Amino acid sequence: MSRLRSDPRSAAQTRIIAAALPLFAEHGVNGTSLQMIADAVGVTKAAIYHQFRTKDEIVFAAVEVDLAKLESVLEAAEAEKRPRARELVLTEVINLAVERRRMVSAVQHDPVIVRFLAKYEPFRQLMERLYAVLTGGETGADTRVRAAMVSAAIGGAVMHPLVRDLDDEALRSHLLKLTLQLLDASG
Amino acid sequence: MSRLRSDPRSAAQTRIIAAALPLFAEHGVNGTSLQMIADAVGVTKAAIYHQFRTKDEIVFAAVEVDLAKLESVLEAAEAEKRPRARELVLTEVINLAVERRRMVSAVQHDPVIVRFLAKYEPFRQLMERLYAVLTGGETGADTRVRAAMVSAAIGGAVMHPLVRDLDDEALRSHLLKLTLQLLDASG
DNA sequence: GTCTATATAACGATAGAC
DNA sequence: GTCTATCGTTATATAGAC
Repeated sequence: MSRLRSDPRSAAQTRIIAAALPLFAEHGVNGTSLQMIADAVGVTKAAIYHQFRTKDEIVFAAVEVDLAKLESVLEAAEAEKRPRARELVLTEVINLAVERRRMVSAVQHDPVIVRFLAKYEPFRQLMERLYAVLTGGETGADTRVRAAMVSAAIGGAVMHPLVRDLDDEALRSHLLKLTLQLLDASG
Repeated sequence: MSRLRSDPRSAAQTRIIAAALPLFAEHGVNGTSLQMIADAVGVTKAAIYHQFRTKDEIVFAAVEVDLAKLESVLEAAEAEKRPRARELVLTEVINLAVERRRMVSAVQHDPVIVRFLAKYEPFRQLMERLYAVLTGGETGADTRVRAAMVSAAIGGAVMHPLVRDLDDEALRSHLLKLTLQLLDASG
C-alpha cells in the first residue's frame, strides 16, 4: 500500500503551507499568485521558490497535510470491526472538517486540487478507502448515493451560510447525528 | 422584490455562455481564459469582447442563466401550501442539478462565482428564498444544519465519483427519497 | 460580427549578490 | 535564507480594418 509522506516539512516550508491554504480556500488555487503567498508569509517570491521549486509543489504539500490526517483516521478505523469502523470514520472526519471549516471546500472542490486527487495514485487510493468504509463494502445504487451525499454534505455544510453562527461543538454533534441517520435509515 | 433579467440574450451571446459554462466547471473561472472560450466558440478573442465588455460579464451572464431557472422553481413553490412547497422545490432543484451534473459544482463552489452570489443583491435574495423554503421558516440549529446538508448534498452528490455510472433517472429518484428523509426524519 | 495586431499588466520562474 | 532584478509567457482588454 502506498503511503503519504511521513517525515515532517522544514519550519520554513510549514509556514508557507500555513499561509497558502487559507488563500487557496478564499481565492482558489488559480486565483492565488505566488506574490500573494509571499506577501502573506512576509517575504519575497524568490524566498518562496527557495523552499518549493514550483507552485504545484506548494499545492501538493498543502493538500498532503490535510490528507495525511485523513489517512491516520482511516488506519484507526480499518482496525475496527464493521459497524464500529464507519461510525469512527464519520466522527473523526466531521471533527477534521469542522475544525478546518474554511479549508475543506477548497480541498474538495478546487479544480486544480481535484486534478491532483485524480492523478496522484496515493491520493486516489485514500479516497477509495474512505468510500469503502462509508459504503461498508456494499455496492448497490442506494448505498452509493447515500455515501456520496454524506461525503458532499459534510464538506459542504461546514461552511454553509446557514450554519455560520453555530459554534464548532454544536455543528459537530448535529452533523454526526444527521449523517449517521442518513446512512442508516432504511429506505 | 428584485428579479433577474428576463429578456433573452442574443444568439451570439447565448453561444458564448453555452461554451463558457462547461469550461468554468472543468477548469474554474480563473483557470478559463478568454482564449479558451474563443477557441470553444470557434472565433477570436476580439469577437468575444464584441459581445461582452469584460470576462466578469460573461461569468455573470452564465450564472444568471442557471439562477433564472432556480427563480422559476421558487416562484412556483412559493405559491403552494407549506409542506407541499418544500417537496416541490426539492424535486425541481434535484431535476435541475442532475440535468446539469457537470455545471452545478462550479456555480456552487467556484470562488469567483461565490463572490458574485454574495455581492449581487438579486442573487443573495434568491439564495435566501431557497433557504427559507428548505427550512420551512424554522430557525433552530437542527433545522438549519439539515437544510445546509441537503443543499450541499444535492450539488455535491450529482458529480460524485461514487455515482458516476448512475443514469439520470436513477440518481434523481434516489436523491429525492434521501433528501426528503434527511429533512423530515425526527432527530 | 469577425478579423489582425498590439498595449499593458501580472504571472511563474530564475540568476546572482549578500 | 532572503534579497533585487529580470526573463519569457500569458492574461485581460483595445484599436482599427474588413
